[in-house]
Amino acid sequence: MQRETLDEELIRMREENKKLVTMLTNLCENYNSLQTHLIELLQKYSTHNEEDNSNLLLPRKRKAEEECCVNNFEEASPKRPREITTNVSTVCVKTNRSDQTSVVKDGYNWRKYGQKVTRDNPYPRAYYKCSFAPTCPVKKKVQRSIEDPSILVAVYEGEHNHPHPSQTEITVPLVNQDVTTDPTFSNKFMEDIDTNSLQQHLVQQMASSLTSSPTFTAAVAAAISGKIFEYDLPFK
DNA sequence: CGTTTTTGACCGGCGC
DNA sequence: GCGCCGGTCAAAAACG
Repeated sequence: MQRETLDEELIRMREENKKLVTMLTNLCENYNSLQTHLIELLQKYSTHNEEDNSNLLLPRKRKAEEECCVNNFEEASPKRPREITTNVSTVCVKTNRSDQTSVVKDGYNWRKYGQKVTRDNPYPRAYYKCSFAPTCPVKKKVQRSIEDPSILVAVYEGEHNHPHPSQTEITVPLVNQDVTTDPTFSNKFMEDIDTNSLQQHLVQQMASSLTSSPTFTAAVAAAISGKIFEYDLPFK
C-alpha cells in the first residue's frame, strides 16, 4: 500500500521533472535564438550608422576599441591575459527621456569613483564600484547611448562575491551579454540533466541558482524585452 | 559627522 | 619618445 503510493509519487515526480526539463530546454533555445537575433540587429544597426557618418567623425579608433564590438563578451588579448578572468557584460536600460540621471538600478549598491567624457560619446561616462569593495571586485561603467540618449548602457566587470542585497527596484535591461549566454552553457546543462542519478538535485540546484542569479533573470528579461525593443529602434 | 559625489590630477597602454 | 585617451585616485564639496 505504502509502496504503491511511493511509486505513484515517483512517477508523478518523473513526469514533473520531464516537463521542467522541456521547459528549460525551450527557455534556453528561445533565449539563444533571441540573443542571436538581437546581436544581428545591433550589428546591422552599428554598421548602418558607420556608413552614415562615423567614419568622418572618428578618423582614428583604438585597436582595443575596435575589438570590443557589441558581440564580444570578453576579450582574451594575448598582451593582457589578466582580462581572461574578468566577466564583462553589457546591459542597456531604456529610461525616460526626461530622466537625466545616469543611474541603472540593478539591486546592488554602487559607489561612484569617477566620471569622464569619452571621445566617441558626448555624454559623460560614470565609473562605479560595488559598495562592498574592496571585498567585492565588481565595477560598472554607465553611459548614455549616442544613438538614443534615452538608453543607458551599463558595462559590468566581474562577479559579485556576496549575496544580492535587494531584489526590488530592478530596472529591466534590454540587452545582456554575459558568459552565461555561452551556447555551451545550455548544452552542458542538458547533458547533466539527462543523467538520472543527479537529475532532481540538478534541477533544484539550477532552479535556485537561476532565481537567485540577477544575471540570468536579467538575461531572460532582456530576451523578452529585447524582442519588444526591436520595434522601438530608430532604423527600419 | 560619516558617507557619497564631484572633479582635476595622475598613470599606463596604445598608436604614430 | 611623444601625445592621446580611458581608467583610477584622492582631496574637496555636498549631502543626509
